[in-house]
Amino acid sequence: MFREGETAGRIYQLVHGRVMLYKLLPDGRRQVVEVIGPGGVFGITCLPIYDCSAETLVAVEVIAHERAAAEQSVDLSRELGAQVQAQFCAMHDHVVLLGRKSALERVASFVMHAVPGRGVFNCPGPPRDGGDSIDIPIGMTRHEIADYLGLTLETVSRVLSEFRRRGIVVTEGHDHLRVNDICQMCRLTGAHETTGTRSQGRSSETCAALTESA
Amino acid sequence: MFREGETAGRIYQLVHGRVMLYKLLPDGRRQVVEVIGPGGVFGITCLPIYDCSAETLVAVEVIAHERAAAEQSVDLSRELGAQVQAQFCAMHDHVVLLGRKSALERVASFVMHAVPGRGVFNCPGPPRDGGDSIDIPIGMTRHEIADYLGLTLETVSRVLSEFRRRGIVVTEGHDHLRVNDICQMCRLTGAHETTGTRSQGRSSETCAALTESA
DNA sequence: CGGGAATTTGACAGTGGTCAAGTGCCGTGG
DNA sequence: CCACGGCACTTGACCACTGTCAAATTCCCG
Repeated sequence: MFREGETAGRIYQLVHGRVMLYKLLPDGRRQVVEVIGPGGVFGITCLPIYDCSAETLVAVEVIAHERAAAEQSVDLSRELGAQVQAQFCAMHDHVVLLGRKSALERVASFVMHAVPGRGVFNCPGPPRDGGDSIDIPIGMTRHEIADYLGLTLETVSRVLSEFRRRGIVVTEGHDHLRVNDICQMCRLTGAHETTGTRSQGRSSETCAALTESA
Repeated sequence: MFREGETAGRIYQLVHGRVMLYKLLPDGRRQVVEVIGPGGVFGITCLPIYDCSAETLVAVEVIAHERAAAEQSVDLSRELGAQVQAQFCAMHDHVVLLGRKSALERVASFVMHAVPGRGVFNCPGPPRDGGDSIDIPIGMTRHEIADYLGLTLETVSRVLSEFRRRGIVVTEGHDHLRVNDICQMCRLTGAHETTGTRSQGRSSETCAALTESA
């Protein structure tokens, strides 16, 4: 949709679909800095140029606001502001993932975030009534996932295979997962106590819950 | 100043000093998600509770805004909004650092960001007139730096020793660095072409320049 | 001039990256 | 409807970088 360095004329708000924001290092290394879902805002920058590139992951519907207008309108800036707060928190979580989590924890976190009624990390108890498995359309290639999680595509593939081996997930084609044991997956994210103490309560991955629900 | 999980009643704006925002995983791993300088805003969250803890690095002076008030006032939300944009970009840069840079590049980036007239990564030519060395007060322990850069304190220490060995920096006590070859340091950040092609121009670490200057 | 904490340094191990084959999925064309 | 080709993915072997654990050493402060 736009590239890092282009004149930043517009701010976009996503209605449908998913968009990925990424930055490149001069030697070609790529880091996906955000994956935007419905409601999300992108094109935000403090300079006259975009600080990262935006690419669609699927067909999308967006609302484009002229940057100047967005900063004028009170209503608009209020709405965008609320959204930005959510993304701010989501990014904090992602920084923790990149800085401190193992490959296994990163992929587990990624899968948990893709769960439809997802992100609500104060685990709403055991799975949802019964042990239903949950179907997840991934919608990103291994390469994109790797660049999002700060890994290589080989490592992502290996971890998914490990989940498969443990019976936590089942693959259905390359971009569909079926999660059999959501609780186990949740535990592997590293974001929750696994030791005896029960109902400890507070989760650090707080805001993720609101990122796409707003 | 406040802890992750506490009721988020206020938004703070820093006047003097430096504040560090961090999150903890249940097993004790810590990740510093932002280091806020003068002008910076913190306490932003999309939930009724803070999503991370805030701790001062030095004595600070802050302006505290009631959260409700900040969202009402047009002027205030406009000012904070501008600041948030800058921090948004800075965080994008930091995500790239955490996801894709080597230990050496991370520490080099950290040092460059600490340079007074810093962050301006479109290298304003060679050093500043002559080869003056630049003095940098670090103001963080190795442990804090490590938790910011997603490394261990030993690795940070080793990299700084390596810089010393190469003659790029000189240590003056534990929290003062003298950078002799700022250009070399800049090159080691990984954010710039090192191959022949001259004045390529565009840097990806764009917004860092404005983070603290605003 | 001590005492304790922060830092440095060393030895070693493990996670994840790199390189190189395989294998499977899917769309195209026969 | 089936064969083919290409790309995405998986798997394996190996290795480098960074983490871990354990001393030394330095610095800072009383």
